[in-house]
Order: sequence, then C-alpha cells, then structure tokens
Amino acid sequence: MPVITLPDGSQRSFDNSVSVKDVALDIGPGLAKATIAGRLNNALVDASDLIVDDANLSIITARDEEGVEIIRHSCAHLLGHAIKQLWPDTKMAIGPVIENGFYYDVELEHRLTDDDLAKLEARMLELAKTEYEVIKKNVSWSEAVDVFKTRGENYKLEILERDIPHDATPGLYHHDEYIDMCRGPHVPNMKFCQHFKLMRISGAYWRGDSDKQMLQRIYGTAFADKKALKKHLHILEEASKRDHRKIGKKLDYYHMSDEAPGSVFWHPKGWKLFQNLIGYMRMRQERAGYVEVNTPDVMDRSLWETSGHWFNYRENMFTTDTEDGRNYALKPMNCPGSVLMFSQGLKSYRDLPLRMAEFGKVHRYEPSGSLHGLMRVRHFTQDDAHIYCTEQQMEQECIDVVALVLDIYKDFGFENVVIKLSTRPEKRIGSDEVWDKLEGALSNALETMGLDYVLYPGEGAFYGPKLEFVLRDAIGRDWQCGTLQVDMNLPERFDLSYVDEDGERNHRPVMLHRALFGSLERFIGILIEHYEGSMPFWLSPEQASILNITDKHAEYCKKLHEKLEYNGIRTHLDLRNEKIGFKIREHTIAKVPFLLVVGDKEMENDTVAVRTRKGKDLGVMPIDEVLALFEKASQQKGRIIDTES
RNA sequence: GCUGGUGUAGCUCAGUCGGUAGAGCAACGCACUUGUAAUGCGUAGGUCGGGGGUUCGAUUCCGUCCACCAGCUCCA
Repeated sequence: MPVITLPDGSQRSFDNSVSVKDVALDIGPGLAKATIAGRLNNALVDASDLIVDDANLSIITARDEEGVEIIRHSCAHLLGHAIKQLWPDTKMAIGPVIENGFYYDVELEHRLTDDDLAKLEARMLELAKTEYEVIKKNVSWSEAVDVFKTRGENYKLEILERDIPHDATPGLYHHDEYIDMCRGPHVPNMKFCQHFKLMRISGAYWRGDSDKQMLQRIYGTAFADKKALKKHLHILEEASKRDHRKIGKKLDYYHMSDEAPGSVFWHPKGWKLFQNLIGYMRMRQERAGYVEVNTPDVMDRSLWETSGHWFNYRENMFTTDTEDGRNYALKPMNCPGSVLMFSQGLKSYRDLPLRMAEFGKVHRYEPSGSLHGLMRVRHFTQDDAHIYCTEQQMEQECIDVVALVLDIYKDFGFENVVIKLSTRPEKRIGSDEVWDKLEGALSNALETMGLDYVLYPGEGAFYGPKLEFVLRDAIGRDWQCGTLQVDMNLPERFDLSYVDEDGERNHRPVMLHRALFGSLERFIGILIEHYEGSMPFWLSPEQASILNITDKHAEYCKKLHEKLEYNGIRTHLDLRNEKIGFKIREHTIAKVPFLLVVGDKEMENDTVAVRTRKGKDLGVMPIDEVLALFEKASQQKGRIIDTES
C-alpha cells in the first residue's frame, strides 16, 4: 500500500505497488505521455520501475535537465541500435552522457567517415520515428553474461567481469532487436529521441588507457525539441566564428610557422595590442607597490637541479649543449630566476614585502597534440610576480592580490570569475601545521573578502596550495587565467633568508607566485574570442582611421592625423585613391572602432564625419568633440562589450 | 605522444580516375578623383608541405617525416 508524496507535498495512496508511469497517469494523462523517468527518494528510476513502499516521487519530463540528459543517454543506445544494423560486427564499448551530448565508443573494422555519420543519423531517425517502446529487464549476472556472449559483445563482458558484482541484477534495455546494458534510467519510448545530431568521429582508448585498444568514438548531441537543438548548433557556429585563430589571421595580428611550432610571430598590430596590455598591467602593478625586474632566459642546469625542475619538469624543458661543455635550459618558469634575484645582496625585514614583477618569456615543450593557436603554445610571456614576505604579512598580501585580479578583470568585462582553491595533495612536502597556515592564508583571504570559491581537495601543487581564477567569456565559455600560489619549496631549496629586527639572518621568507593574465598570448586569444575581434577602444591597435574622399582633402587629413597622434590616438591615415565605400568596407572589416571621413563639407567647416565599425553614423563634429568622444570611449575600457560603437 | 583527418598562389578554395594546374580576393600597372561595406581593364604570381619509392612519366599511387585540425578528462 504505497503512499506517494509528490513535490508539492500532496499524497496519493495505491492499493498495490505501482510504476512511476502509473502514478503519472493517476495525476493526468498528459503528464503520463510526457513522462521520461522518475526521481524516487532522490534516485533516478525508470518510468517502468515499480514502487513498493511509501516514497517521495517527482516525475521527470523533457522539461527537466535530468530529462534531457536521459534523452541523450538513450540517443547513445539509439546510435548502438542503428550502427549494429548497418555494421553488424560492431562491438559496443561505452556510451555515456557528456556536456551537451553523448558519445559511444565502438570497435569496428570499417573506418567510419563523415558520410557514414550521415547514414547513421538517417537510420537513427528512421528507428526513432517508429516510436518503439524501450523494454527494460533486470536479469541475473550470469544471464547478462549469456546474452552478451551470444551477441559477441566482449567489451560488455569485460565490464560485467570487472565492474559488476556477481550478485547484481544488471538492467538490459531492449531496443527492438538491439540490447544494451545500463544502470539507466532511459526513455520509455524512442519518440523522445528525435532531435539529435552526430557531430564527429575520433579515436579514444578503451578505458582511457593508451596501452589498450584504440576505439572509434562517435560524438553526438541531443535535445528535447527541435528548437533547443537548433539553438545549440547556432551557439556552436557562433563560437567557431569567434575562433581567435581565424580572427587573428584576418586582423593581421600574428602568424605561426612550421619552423617554430607553438610559437607566435607577432605582427605590428598584434604586438601593439600586446604592448597595450603590458603597459596597462605595468601601470596597475606600480600603483600596487610592485617593482619590475628582468632575469635571463637561459640558465645553467645546476639552477634547475636546485629548483627541482630538472627532476620534475625535465621532459617539458628545452635544453642546450654548448661548446663549453655546459648544459643550459630555457626557463619554463620565472621563479628560479626570481629567487636568484632575491638572494642577491642582503635582504632586511624592512625590504618586505618585496613584490617583484617580471614579464618573463618562458619556453615549455608541450606535447605536439596539445598545441592550440594562442591558447596553448610553447613560448609565451607571463605577467608573473613573486612576493616575498613574512608569515604575518602573507594573508594581507593574498587579499591584495585577489582584489587586484578581480578589479583588473572587470576592466575587460569579465565580471563572472570563479575562484578555485586547491589544497594539499597526498604527495607533498612540509608538515601539516605549515599546510594549515598556507591554506588558511588563502581561504581566510577569500572569506575576509566575502568571496565564494570552489574547493578542490588534494589538487594543490606538492609545494603549496593555490588559487585559480576562471573567467567566463561573452558566450559563456570558461578560461583559466590567473593563479596565486603559496610556495614553501623554493625558499627552502635556495635557503632564502632575511635579517629580522633582532639582527639575525636566519629568517625564511614566504614566497607567493602570482599571474593575472597568466599568459599574455593566451589572454589575447581569450580577448579576441570574448570581443569577437572588436577590441575595445583603449586596447585597439588602431583606434581611428582617417579617410579622404578625394586627393584635395589630403592635406587637411594629414593635419588631422598629426593632431590625433599628438593627443595619443592611434590613427591610421588612408589617402589611397579609392572610392569611399571601398575604404569604409576595408576599415570596418579591420574592426577599427571609429572611421573619420573628410570631404568638401568637412574641410570647409573644420569638422569630420564620424562612423563606427558597427555602421552607426555619429554625424559631423569638430575635432575637439571627436577627442571628447574618444576620451569617453577610452574611459569605459572593456567593461561594456562593444555592440553599439 | 597516441588515433583519425587535412596540407594546391599571400588568403579562401576548385582540380588532375598518373601526362607538371585554375577561380575569387589580395599584390603590381594603367585609367578613373570618387560622399558611407567591393570602379573598370590589364600584368605577374605555384618544385601542388619535405625528402624517398613504384612508373616511360607522380601534384595525383605507396610508405616516411614535418606542420595544422579534431579527439584522447566525463566510464554499463
């Protein structure tokens, strides 16, 4: 006699055990039709599952996020159903749900092509349109083994052997003649699985182990209705339009070359942007009490041995053998150099906190397959800084760094910053007492500031805990940029010390590592995608273009150009003998924020006609008014994403 | 690094079932002196990613190296 309590608190009692679907039907036939699964006392169950005892139940439909995930999961089965029809010798491995979709790993002699994806998709749709019922049967372990032995599914057998207890009753889902094993739940009818798209094929190792068999992985996406699917595909298209590799090339920011894989050749415009960012960061750091230094790029092996990099980071380092028989390495990080900088000369407690910034160029030999445009490179520039301070100063320094990071991100329109706190890993150096202090410094700093953070226990570096700052860009993608790390390893290894009030030199400073942009290269990649190439006025390599209508306006334009440059505006003078429409098109595509057009009327009245890169006509105005307009655009930095100007 | 795909003019791409290649844009020249997203005509431009094999002949077929692209974390 189960009594079912629904989410609104109402109760229904039944004489016998009932299925989730029966309960839905009892509430109303519309709901019954829409039922995908149920949440029974916080566990997801199939619509056909029986409820024996009193329970809390909510009915899951396509409107629930769980409902959509179940649809995706069932689409993986649908893919299995179709692929076994088209290629009966396919062996099915695993088919889980992922963000926005699903995949299925299969072993198949035939190499799948894009044409095959289309064929598969068509067959899947055909099958789904028959709106067949999905039948779930729980069977004994040995029965499940028999089923998959008969069907030759050796991956399913391996899963049964290795991952499923012999006294369990695995759920077998019957999709007509196709049978898949799953903990479920799944849709009760394939009518729910009609809005999907197969996205791509790639390789993946069985159980993610590179020593094991390489399988073919088929990725797909699925939604509850056509509209949601279309919307998702549209977002993907938008994201691909923002690809910094395409835009960076079009805007003539940089290129890469076979001769230097993973390294950037910065063109004048890209380098201008790069310098603008450095200039801004320099200004902010000076204001925050930092000094800036510069250390060598190539240093002797012994340094890297002392720092521990030679043993822990060797495979990621570029090294050299030189005529003098010495071994040098290109720095993969700036910290050892910074430490040498600190240990040069005697340091007093009066020098602390010592905040040393460095725009250091580092080289890391990243695996070839992981290189990606500006986002993952082998040679990049960090806006690095190392703060040497006393234990008492540590917490305040952390607070200051976090405040600086968040304020700087705001200038780029990144309001949505997720902070991750990674704490002591299993393999670590230092006593628990010290770790308590270091983690405490970070978490106290965040709590003092009233900031939320996500805890990642055990994810810290072996030498200390860290904060990571994750940005969310204009279309909702996450990018990890800044970090703040507390380090007890390097001061120890390099035996750093300072003289305290008591005159003793045996005091060890605490060392903080921090980077706000992280990598300048990467940050520029993120900005390109964030702004879709339309750099805000203050960063834009070219801020305004002056366009003449005919030759007779050239002299006036040159004077105008001089005046703007004198006022610090990066101005492009385009006096080419071309039609004005042609020039406007070119400079608009080049995403120059403001186009200044000069013809007879403007020359006569000492004005210019102002047009934005978005095609908006701001009318004719005198130069002082233009300068005021630019000043205003400059002031707002990147806080407002450029849609109007 | 591994799996699969791709590599043709500065850029975007077509093409050759094995007989050494073509378009648009860009560049250059000439004409045009132009009013808010492409003026017209002409010229030049390529070891078809590198080196090797098969072949009378390879950009095309084969293997190899390099680079790029996607994936390799989500576990019935």
